[in-house]
Amino acid sequence: MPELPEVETVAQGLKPVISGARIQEVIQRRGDLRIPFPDDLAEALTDAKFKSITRRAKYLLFELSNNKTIIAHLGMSGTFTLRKGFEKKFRKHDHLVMYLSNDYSLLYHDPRRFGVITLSDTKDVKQHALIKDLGVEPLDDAFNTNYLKEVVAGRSAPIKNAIMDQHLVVGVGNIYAAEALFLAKISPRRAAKKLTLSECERLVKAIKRVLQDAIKSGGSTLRDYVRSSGDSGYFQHKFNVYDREGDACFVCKTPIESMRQAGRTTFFCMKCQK
DNA sequence: CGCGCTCCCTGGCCGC
DNA sequence: TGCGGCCAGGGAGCGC
Repeated sequence: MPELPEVETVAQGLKPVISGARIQEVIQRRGDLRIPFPDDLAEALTDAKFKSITRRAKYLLFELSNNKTIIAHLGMSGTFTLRKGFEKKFRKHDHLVMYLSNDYSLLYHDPRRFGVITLSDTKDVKQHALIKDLGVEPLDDAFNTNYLKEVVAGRSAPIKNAIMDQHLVVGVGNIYAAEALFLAKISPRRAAKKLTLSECERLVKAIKRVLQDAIKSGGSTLRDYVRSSGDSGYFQHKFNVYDREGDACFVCKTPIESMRQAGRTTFFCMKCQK
């Protein structure tokens, strides 16, 4: 479900409420997610305080006062929800519940269980198996025209696959990959290594723009995204191509097409994107 | 190493 | 209304 903007929005939404709060009680309901909860999860969290909440790629990092850090990933259907008071009525798929000293409950809910909640010593987070091989942050200056040109050099696979490869650049999922390629006027089919320098420049700018726009509007949302505050944040983003098969391109009126690439659906305008 | 396919799991939606 | 099939925003693992 969530790509970088949604994860960033969750981090920013949780931060003001949970920073400094102490975890009084942990209720673990089921821990068999993609990676099972650590055996000592409840023990490690209980009585710790939240020191900071940050994002790396699509991972949320909750730094705790006891030199541990929670590494969390929302997978496709995970959500963090805050409720006032100590929530006792749980929904199906509320897998982890934390009662906080400021009288809030923090719930992790994930129907498909593709998400991850795990622990690391804070000093080792950057070396953690889930973190260490991640590529550059797309909004950092390190993600620039020359970088993209270099990392796609040996790649004959389509450019769409390349920009979704988290080893090259992080945070770009299926929706924003399609949207960025549309803005850059580049066909998702193009072999990555065949992009010219100026096309790389357009694509870098487009990726930064679609991600920044989405963060600004609070993260785009589809069916099962819920904002961290708990109200079902439902401001549907207006996409240029994503999920618009058969609808007229906003630029040239040609019907948007879809195809399969590496097992994922790609939406594009065959006239605008070359 | 690069690449694409498959699978993990549940739920929503569509067509019958 | 019920049921089966298909699809979904991510990512690891496998074989080629």
